[in-house]
Amino acid sequence: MNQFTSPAQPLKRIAESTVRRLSIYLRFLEEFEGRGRATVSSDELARRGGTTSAQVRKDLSVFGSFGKRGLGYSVPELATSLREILGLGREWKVVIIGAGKIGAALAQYHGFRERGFVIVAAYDTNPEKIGGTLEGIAIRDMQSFESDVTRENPDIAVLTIPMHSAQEVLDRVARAGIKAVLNFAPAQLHAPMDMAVKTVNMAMELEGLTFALTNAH
Amino acid sequence: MNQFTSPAQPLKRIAESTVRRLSIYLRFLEEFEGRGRATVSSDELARRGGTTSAQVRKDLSVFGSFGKRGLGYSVPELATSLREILGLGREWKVVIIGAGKIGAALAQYHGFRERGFVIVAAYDTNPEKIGGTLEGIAIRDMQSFESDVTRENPDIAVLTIPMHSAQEVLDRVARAGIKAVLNFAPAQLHAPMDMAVKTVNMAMELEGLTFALTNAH
DNA sequence: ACATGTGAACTGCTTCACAGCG
DNA sequence: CGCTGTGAAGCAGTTCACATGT
Repeated sequence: MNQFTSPAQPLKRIAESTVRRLSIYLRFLEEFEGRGRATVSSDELARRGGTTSAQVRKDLSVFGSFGKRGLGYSVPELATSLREILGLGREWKVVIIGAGKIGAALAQYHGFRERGFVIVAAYDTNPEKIGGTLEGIAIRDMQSFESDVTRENPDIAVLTIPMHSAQEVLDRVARAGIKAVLNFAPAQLHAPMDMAVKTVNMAMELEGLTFALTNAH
Repeated sequence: MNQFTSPAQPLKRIAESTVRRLSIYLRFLEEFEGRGRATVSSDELARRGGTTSAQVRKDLSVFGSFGKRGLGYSVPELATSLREILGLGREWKVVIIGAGKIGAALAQYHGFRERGFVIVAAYDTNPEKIGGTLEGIAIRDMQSFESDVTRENPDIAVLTIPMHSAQEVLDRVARAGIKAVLNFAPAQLHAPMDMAVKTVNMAMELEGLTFALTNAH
């Protein structure tokens, strides 16, 4: 069995924790690739990723058999397989909604383009911002959002807007047919089931820290 | 039993997912507080937070009994209890390490000060940035980090630095005695067990989205 | 009657342990 | 012999269901 025998689409639902670890493994594999390293064992990947070798093997086994017994995994082959599994084999069009400071920080983030994410436009409702640029990306009027989406078919919307308008904008994004959202507004959003929404909530992360500080002994 | 009978410190280890949900409940309670609402049921909190009423009650039960049977929870009392549990009853001193775009976005984020987080300083190694300000906060030389920490005793360090230096800086933060870190570098960090580290990794979140887009049918 | 608090049942992720194969 | 791949066991978090208190 090799990497080409992995099922066309996974049969079971994959745990979010599994996908997160695949991302981590891929990052290490790319580091190893850069150094010309040929093979790697599940144990090495585990130690770098803060998990166990059994976990690494279980994670990969969901998608196929990628290793050689007694040897480990081919670094370039496993990296290629993981990129394919994670959907990184193609370009993804991204729109940023909200041309504030966080939007600007994201727009200039190099890791984006390196991984095939192309920011096609930014949107705002503030007339003073519309027509300007955000780190070289045109800021468009939110009013033209629906017609732009119909024409350009972006894959992912990044929401860097205030909390109070987040649900309303998410509904617009959903109606426009975009199926994936990365949300930076500190709001609990309700989306249709066929949509993928990831929320990055700094307030919540900070409260995780203060809880830990408060309850440590 | 009321909120004052909660154990001085939780006996079992609390699941991270529980703490995250407490944050969510608190956000809704504050919304209700603003509207002068007196009581709320576990079922209402559950629907807003995308969970179940049993989950809400289990989450709270770890810390004590806060509700009245047949009535629900007092909004202000439960909010106060949750703030206390999450460690939001006091001021926390924060330092930002890395005076780039993400650092700037965080420095101007209002949600910080509103919740008792005070940014006392920013640090960088770039001579052109040192001595300047980041959204009104002084940018200091990273060389003075250790002596500053000894003098000012900040509680939390926010890392907005490139991936390659992240582990090295985390080690310095750990040695300086800071026990909580919010990390924005896309790196898997290894920290001492008595430290709380939360990593916000955008690349990983995006890959979660492209995985979902790729494996949807 | 209504909604909480909680042991018991369940579900699903993780760890174990070893057979299988290079 | 070494390391993968994987059923089985273990464990943790969620859901159920109902006794309990107002």
